[in-house]
Amino acid sequence: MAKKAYEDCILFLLSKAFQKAHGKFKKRFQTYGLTPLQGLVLTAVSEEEGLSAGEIGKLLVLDQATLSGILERLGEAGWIIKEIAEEDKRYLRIYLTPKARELTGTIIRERDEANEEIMSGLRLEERLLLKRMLTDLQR
Amino acid sequence: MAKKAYEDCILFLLSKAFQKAHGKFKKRFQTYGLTPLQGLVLTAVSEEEGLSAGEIGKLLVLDQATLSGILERLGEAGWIIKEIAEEDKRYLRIYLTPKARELTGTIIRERDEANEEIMSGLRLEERLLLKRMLTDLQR
DNA sequence: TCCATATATTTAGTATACGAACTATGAGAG
DNA sequence: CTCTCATAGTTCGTATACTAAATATATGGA
Repeated sequence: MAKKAYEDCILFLLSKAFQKAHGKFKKRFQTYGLTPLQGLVLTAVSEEEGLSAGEIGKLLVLDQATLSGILERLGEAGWIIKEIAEEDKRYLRIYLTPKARELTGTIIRERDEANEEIMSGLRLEERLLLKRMLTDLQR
Repeated sequence: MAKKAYEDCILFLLSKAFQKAHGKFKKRFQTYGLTPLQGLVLTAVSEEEGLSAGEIGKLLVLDQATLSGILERLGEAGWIIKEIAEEDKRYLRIYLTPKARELTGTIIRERDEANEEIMSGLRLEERLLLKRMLTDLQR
């Protein structure tokens, strides 16, 4: 059978690879009641607490509308605390709750295992090349 | 500055590369009132008319609930016609409207140009390698 | 014919993405 | 000091995506 043109479309390939990876992360993270994106935000906050919503959005390339909803759900579920910054009340400061501090190590381990699972079919140098090319596409 | 751990996460990289590519397609396709996914479905239908919704979903790896909404909007906007198959009334048959037949050539050209734009930073052999690796991730 | 099963499609609920409008706050010009 | 503008964050509307449940149609067997 002839190869369909859309199978050669980079958007199609990226979309399907993303969906597949997203599914694997979802399965692992739902144990903790987190979506993959919520987990990503949580690990970013754990690397540096006290960031504002805008700073987190810049790091993770998330727009404010999306991030606002994510932070709301993370707050409701008891993972983070949103404080209004004293020096400028327009800013938030995001901190982990004690529960979150206990679990971030486990969650980071799940993330690393998911990455390993997703790229298990690629050799080490291929993995590095893939990451480099995906980063290049973002420019 | 130290590299953040999430920047090494394949899900993060895929998500951001996909978003970037999606944005470029979106900009081009909105001239015609199409979203990127609607455009993809339209080009798939143009390669073979008379497919059922289920067959299209299988080709494009879209689940039925998602595809149902896309076909509804494509129908409302006058791109496709949904017919109930005579030989088995459970099936639909999807055809292009005359308007769509006129424009698919232009839309396919836009798609190819968008692909070129997105991968312009990569050499030819890198592009092939990237596509191959993205396909491998889907297994 | 009637029931169970299989296939296809639709609907409902949750999460994400993104643009646009809106609110609250801070900063600067006059 | 006040008015205006910029910034941070929220809310809203539209469009994906996925899961599960509901609906519709056809087929096979008793």
